[in-house]
Amino acid sequence: MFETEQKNIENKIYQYCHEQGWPEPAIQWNWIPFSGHWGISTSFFQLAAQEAKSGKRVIVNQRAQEIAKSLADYLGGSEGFERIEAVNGYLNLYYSTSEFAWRVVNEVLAKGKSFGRKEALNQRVMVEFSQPNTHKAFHVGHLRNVILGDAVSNILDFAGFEVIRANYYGDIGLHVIKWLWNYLKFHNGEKPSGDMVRWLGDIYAEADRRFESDPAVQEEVRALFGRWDRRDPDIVALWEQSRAWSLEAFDQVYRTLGVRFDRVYFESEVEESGKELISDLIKKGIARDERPDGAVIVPLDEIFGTKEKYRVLVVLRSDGTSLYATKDLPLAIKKFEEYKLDYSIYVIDVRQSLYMQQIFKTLELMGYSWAKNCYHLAYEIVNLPGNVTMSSRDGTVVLLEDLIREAVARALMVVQQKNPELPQATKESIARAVALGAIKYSMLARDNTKIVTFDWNSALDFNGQAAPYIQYAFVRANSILKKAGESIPACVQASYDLSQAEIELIELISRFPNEVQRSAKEYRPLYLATLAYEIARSFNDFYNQCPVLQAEEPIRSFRIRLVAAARQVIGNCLGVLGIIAPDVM
RNA sequence: GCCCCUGUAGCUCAAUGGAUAGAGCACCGGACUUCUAAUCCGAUGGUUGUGGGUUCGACUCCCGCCAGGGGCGCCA
Repeated sequence: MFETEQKNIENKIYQYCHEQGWPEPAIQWNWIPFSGHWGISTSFFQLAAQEAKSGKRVIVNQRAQEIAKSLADYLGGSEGFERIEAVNGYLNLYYSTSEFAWRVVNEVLAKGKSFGRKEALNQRVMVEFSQPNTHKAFHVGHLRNVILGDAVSNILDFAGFEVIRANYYGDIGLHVIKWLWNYLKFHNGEKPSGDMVRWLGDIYAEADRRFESDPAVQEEVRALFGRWDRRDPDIVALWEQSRAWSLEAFDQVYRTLGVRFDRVYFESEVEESGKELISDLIKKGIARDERPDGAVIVPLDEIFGTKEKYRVLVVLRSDGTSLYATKDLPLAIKKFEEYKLDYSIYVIDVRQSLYMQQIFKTLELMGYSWAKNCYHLAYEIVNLPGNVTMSSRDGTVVLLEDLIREAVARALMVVQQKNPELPQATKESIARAVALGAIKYSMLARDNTKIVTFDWNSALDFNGQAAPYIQYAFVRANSILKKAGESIPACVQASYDLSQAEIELIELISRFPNEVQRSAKEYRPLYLATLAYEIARSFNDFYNQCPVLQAEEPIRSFRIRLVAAARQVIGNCLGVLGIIAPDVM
């Protein structure tokens, strides 16, 4: 927002250094880390260190301060800055308080929903996430992927990319056949009712139990797999039907989570082309056919001359049936062909890191220059206390449905208590927003590389640094604005001395656009989750200390505008995180 | 054996190579006739696993070690 002034100052510094015969300093602007002050700062330790190294006898810290001091004197009175000082080797440039406040608030209100959004970059990126297996339940272990993928998609979109959200269903394979077998044998003719996710998941879990414990079952399932392979019309019909149920169930899940996809891929649609691709790889000498003694492999370490780095990628089983890799290779190509992508991102848990590198390396071998633009966005998994990984086989799962129901019920109790006069439907929608927000926030406010431990207590805890706190700040701002009649006063300069609370709030608001960029660059929603909380906290502080509606003009008008700006930014920030901000709670 | 991740307050986590390492939870003490108390204020709490190195400056980068987790040819 102060780019012009900043650029001017930079040029002056370069010029001054040149005049003094100093080497050109590498200016790196940081915000001044003292709360309640606005401005930019840079240090001169590097420049001083350079002098020291060139033989001059200088004490670096002292010299840095000298340089900063002489620059402060030289720059004094520069336009747009209220005060320029040298402290401990840093050059601090303070923006004019009223000017800064005015610009920030104006910009937020002028841009509204687009505040923080960058202009289109004309770069297209696909984000593949969720990737569920059909015929299985959706549990909390699957949740982080969806929440992260959705948030990253939103963030990239906000950062100026054209984003294509892709899902990739595992709709074929042994797990499906096991389900079909169990259905035919024990549930034939049943139709899903009520909680379809659970119904499907239960049949699968049951199938898996029978399969694991009984060799005879394994035999029958294998036989059924044979019929499937021969495209037995009855089996194919049942597959189609149950697959449709499953897709409907997942649609329900995604609707509940407020997540949408632009393109949905299926394993079944790339399996055949995958097998063809593999024979092509064999012909080209990229893959080695070790059948019948072995499988079809791409000996990556051998090809790249690396040692125990890329290992060996198995691309086809010895019996000719497909593996993940058989399908991921053609899918990657299909994505780039269909959409002319600039980047392709895979949101997949960290345990698949090696596998992802193998796929990208193999694509590189195949001559696809875009292989380097494929990126594995790895995240750690969600475990149960005691570092127990959720597994439907071991029955150690928390179903999403159960978590949401419990969280909503708890949130509803609180609304009931806080706002008994609200219509029931409103209470329920607030409870859903709060419950889902809390669930999402707890996963986004943690670095991707950190394991999330799920336990009911903290999952249902709405206190402290959590979504409801942020939503509540939004609601409070909203409430003031409603009382003010929703008419935001026209531009007013803050012609009074701003309080610390106002200053801090405005400063945090102004950080949003930068934090969007940083989040996008590193695929880290964490930064925005943190910022949203900090803005909310700062707003609550402001709310406590600064009367708005009772204040005298022109303070009143300025504060109303500030409240509107705060509401806007909190809303935008929650929005990219995929969290709904309710109007009341 | 090779590779990756993690280690910061009692607990869960933050911290652009930069100024005094910060939040939440828990615990203790305060604030509702007030724009919604799902809020705010105050107090307590640290040898950033460990030993070196790079740097003017290291929680952050590099190397070793310790501890925990994960991955490594026909699972997904």
